[in-house]
Amino acid sequence: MTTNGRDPADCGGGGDEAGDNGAAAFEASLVADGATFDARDAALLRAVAAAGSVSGAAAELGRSRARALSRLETLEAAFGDLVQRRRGGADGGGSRLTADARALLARFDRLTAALSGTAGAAESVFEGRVADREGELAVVDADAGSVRALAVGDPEPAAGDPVQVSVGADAVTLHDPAETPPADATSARNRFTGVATAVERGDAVVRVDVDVGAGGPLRALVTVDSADRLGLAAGSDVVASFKATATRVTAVDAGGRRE
Amino acid sequence: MTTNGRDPADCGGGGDEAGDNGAAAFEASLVADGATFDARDAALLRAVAAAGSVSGAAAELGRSRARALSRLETLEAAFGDLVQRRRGGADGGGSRLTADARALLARFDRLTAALSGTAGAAESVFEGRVADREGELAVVDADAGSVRALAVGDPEPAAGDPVQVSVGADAVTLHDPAETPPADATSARNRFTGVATAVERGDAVVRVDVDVGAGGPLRALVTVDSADRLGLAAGSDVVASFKATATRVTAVDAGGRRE
DNA sequence: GTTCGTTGTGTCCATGCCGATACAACGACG
DNA sequence: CGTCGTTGTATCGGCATGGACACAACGAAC
Repeated sequence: MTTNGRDPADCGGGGDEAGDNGAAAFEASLVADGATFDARDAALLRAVAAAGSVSGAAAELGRSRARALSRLETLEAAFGDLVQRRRGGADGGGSRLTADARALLARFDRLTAALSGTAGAAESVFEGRVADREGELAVVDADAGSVRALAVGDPEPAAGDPVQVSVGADAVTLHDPAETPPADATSARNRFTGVATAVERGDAVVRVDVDVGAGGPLRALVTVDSADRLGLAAGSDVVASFKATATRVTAVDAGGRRE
Repeated sequence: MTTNGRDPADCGGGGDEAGDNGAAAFEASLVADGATFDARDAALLRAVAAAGSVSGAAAELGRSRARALSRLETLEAAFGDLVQRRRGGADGGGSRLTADARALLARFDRLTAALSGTAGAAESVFEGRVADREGELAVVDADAGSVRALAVGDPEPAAGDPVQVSVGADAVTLHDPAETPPADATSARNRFTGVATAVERGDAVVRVDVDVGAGGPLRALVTVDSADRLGLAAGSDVVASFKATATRVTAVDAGGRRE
């Protein structure tokens, strides 16, 4: 699935870098026992459900019935029975989805929706160096201050390494500065005081850029209702917070070997 | 990239449904002008940076040098100059990455890390019906109460439709019940009072299941530090919250046509 | 028993992608 | 000028994937 860097509910554009380096996209899949269930398979299952037969589904999709049946067999070897098939014509034959198939489709839809949200979310990028490592957690010294972030994956940055910390706008929570809870009372450990510089209202969501003293703005996505309750406008003082678990650290050394 | 439903920093397993329906996976890519930059392209650029030449990079990767050069030309037509090449041998020839290439790689790495986090995060699924729509926002009546969630994508559920609301554990914030901020003071609008039923400590993160009165637990991922500050243990009363913008709504009618 | 339209199985063919190979040109170095 | 190892360009062959087609078997409905 391709997004244009703009989830319908999100603000424009992917990365922060100068120049146009394309829209974020992904292909979602579920993998089991060497078989990969992808969007094409999901379309086949949906068509089977709608048409009531593999034959009708293949025709609807412009696909080979023989290949469709073969593909179903491969998927069923890995994921269990997906399509209950009965031979016979007129009203005697046909196919219907099993409960497992519906569950698989629902899970695939949720995965796709979640990945679409992630790919389409405006990201904020903190650049800095790793000051400390605690297991998967890294403390990164950035221009805006210290950022606690998850450093998982390969290669794992070590202390001193230059890194980028990325957080999606949908993971950033905004607070009224006068009523921000004490640090002990919540698990959202990264918090920055700043000024809202851009407040862009959509149908149901508001895109906010918060100047937190770093090179680029920290971007947040909040509902219209939340923005109203916070009295958000350009120039408003706000406190922006996000959980360390909602961030990701990546090394910036392009030459590093990734296996 | 395939995950086993278990981000190194996250708790076990993907969906909530019974039965094993595989690990969430994805292929990340960046798309511009009809060209798609994917993991294989990223590997090529990294190898070029490491080897200092397209020739050496192709050999290192077991790939055709002719194809590699052709692929670079295709990518450069869409993304701009990526590799500065100079003919000549011994010390006269070779290739190096441009600044645009490094920026592209960094963005691809952040996208991959973010998608990996999403794919690997333990999800909580609320099942219910759409009570109200406000643009991209849906209010869903679920067992645990009313949930405000983003309903983007196709098809968009309408009022009355049965849906699932999915939220990743990395987006769920836990609060001390005694010090939870008033609803007006924060943009995290979904909040549920519950009891921590499972607290599983990892190196740097803690996986918490919170019983909020729905069928399944609401899962949260917090840092060890945050868990300590909250005094988290099985049996603790907590307040769990997440932003509407961090959720996604999907229709559950498997037969629905998706175009 | 016949009809209808399905499933099940097997085979053939086309297409796209990628690795391999070859030749020419280049340019720093000795 | 020769060497070395790179880039640039062109072509060939193999492999995997997927559509097409054919035939047999099936089973509800009439």
